[in-house]
Amino acid sequence: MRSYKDIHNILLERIKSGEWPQGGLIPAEADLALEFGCTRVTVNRAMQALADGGLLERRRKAGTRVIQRLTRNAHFQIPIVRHEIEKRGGNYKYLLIGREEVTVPQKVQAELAIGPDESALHILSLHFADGKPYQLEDRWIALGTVPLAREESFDAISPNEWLLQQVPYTNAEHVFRAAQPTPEDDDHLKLAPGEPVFIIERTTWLSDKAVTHVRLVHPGHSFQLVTRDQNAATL
Amino acid sequence: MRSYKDIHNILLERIKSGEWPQGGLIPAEADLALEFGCTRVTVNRAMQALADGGLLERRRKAGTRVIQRLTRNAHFQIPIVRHEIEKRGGNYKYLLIGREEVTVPQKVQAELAIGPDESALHILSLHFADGKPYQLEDRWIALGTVPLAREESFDAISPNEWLLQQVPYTNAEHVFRAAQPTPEDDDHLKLAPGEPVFIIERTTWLSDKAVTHVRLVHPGHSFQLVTRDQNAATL
DNA sequence: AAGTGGTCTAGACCACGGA
DNA sequence: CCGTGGTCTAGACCACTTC
Repeated sequence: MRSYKDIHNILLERIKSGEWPQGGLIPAEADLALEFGCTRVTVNRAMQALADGGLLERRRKAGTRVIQRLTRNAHFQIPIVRHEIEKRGGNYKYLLIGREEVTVPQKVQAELAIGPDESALHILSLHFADGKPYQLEDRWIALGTVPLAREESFDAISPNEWLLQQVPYTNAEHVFRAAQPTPEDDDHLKLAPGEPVFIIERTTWLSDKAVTHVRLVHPGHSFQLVTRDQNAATL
Repeated sequence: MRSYKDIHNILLERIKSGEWPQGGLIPAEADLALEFGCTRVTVNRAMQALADGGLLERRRKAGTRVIQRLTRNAHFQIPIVRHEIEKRGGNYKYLLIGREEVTVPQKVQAELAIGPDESALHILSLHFADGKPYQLEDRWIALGTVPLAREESFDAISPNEWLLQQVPYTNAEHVFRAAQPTPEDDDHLKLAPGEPVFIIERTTWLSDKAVTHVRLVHPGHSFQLVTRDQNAATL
């Protein structure tokens, strides 16, 4: 018997081989159900999976088309710094530089979407790999959303790791860029002359409320992000 | 009546609110079906969607748990350079610098996984936004996989755009990093003194055969990658 | 109006894997 | 063993959208 995974793979093969070209219309569910000798529901499952994977576009009455691909996708999983370093056998160290509850500067107000009179927790910390500075973490936590953060000293655990464990989030925004370091970056990261930094800026939200905004600064020579993407889920 | 999307959202809410904590076991399908007054199949659909979205982990007999989140996810859609520039109203220009069929240097052999005697198409080109260099594209195309590329001059269309239209791929690998420019980068991109570059390296594959390897170099001051990620599909 | 996908139900059997 | 998730079928009705 044909399972919906079998059908998924057969359809995937037809797309990859070009038998069904990009942008082309493919047979209706009912026809494929006949071809494969199963119910329409089973074909539907397979096609929905392909649609979720971004390979098909489906519209009632209009039918199902192979997506015309216009972008390349890159999916990163950014681990907790400690895990990343320990996983490759490195020696991890964490250092808290500063922690204070303050009203937020205008630039951060915009990121967190909080008022000028509200305060937030500002935490500056440094992550080391084998004794060398690996990441500077400059973080703001919205206390209105995460009051629990007031109770945490962040002496022993980094804000990044603490937040990931304690606070769920619904969406996030990332910005990646290359830049010349600020004097402060340089001071903390002990950069070589002329060495650029790789910056990740991230804001996370829980429903409509901002949770945190962070600027993660890495020395350029010792950092890169790598991803391996499947064009379609294997199932 | 409760649809599986309704159920999906209810379950999602219980996860977000912390009613079902990270790592915790949640009720079995049959129990939830009873609670919501629908079939087990409908609950199954909802839970599978959450599992696909990476929010639940399911094992037979062991039951379903809320995922203990250990990474942040960032999903990028990297558009065709021309589209990117035109979309924000910029003036796009493409310039082919060089195109030759050669045996590949050892470094690229490793990336493409092809033999030392096989040849590939090496194409160097430059993309401009409003008259200023925006991206240097240094590309190798495996002619064994894409013989059609021999017929294309790449005078008028960039290899990036041509490949995306012509050649399907099954998986890709990306590396993002910040670096000091090479003299050649500097020469083509007309960089300011000390300005870093943002480099994207990408290799794509069609099943087991490498399609292409490319090094995309951007001036640091005018480039950043931005993403907005939903923690879970909205459905 | 009619074609196409979206989804539900009831019942059934299977597959995995923990106790 | 047996509880839990995985999946199928047959039939049905609905929802959207193009013709």
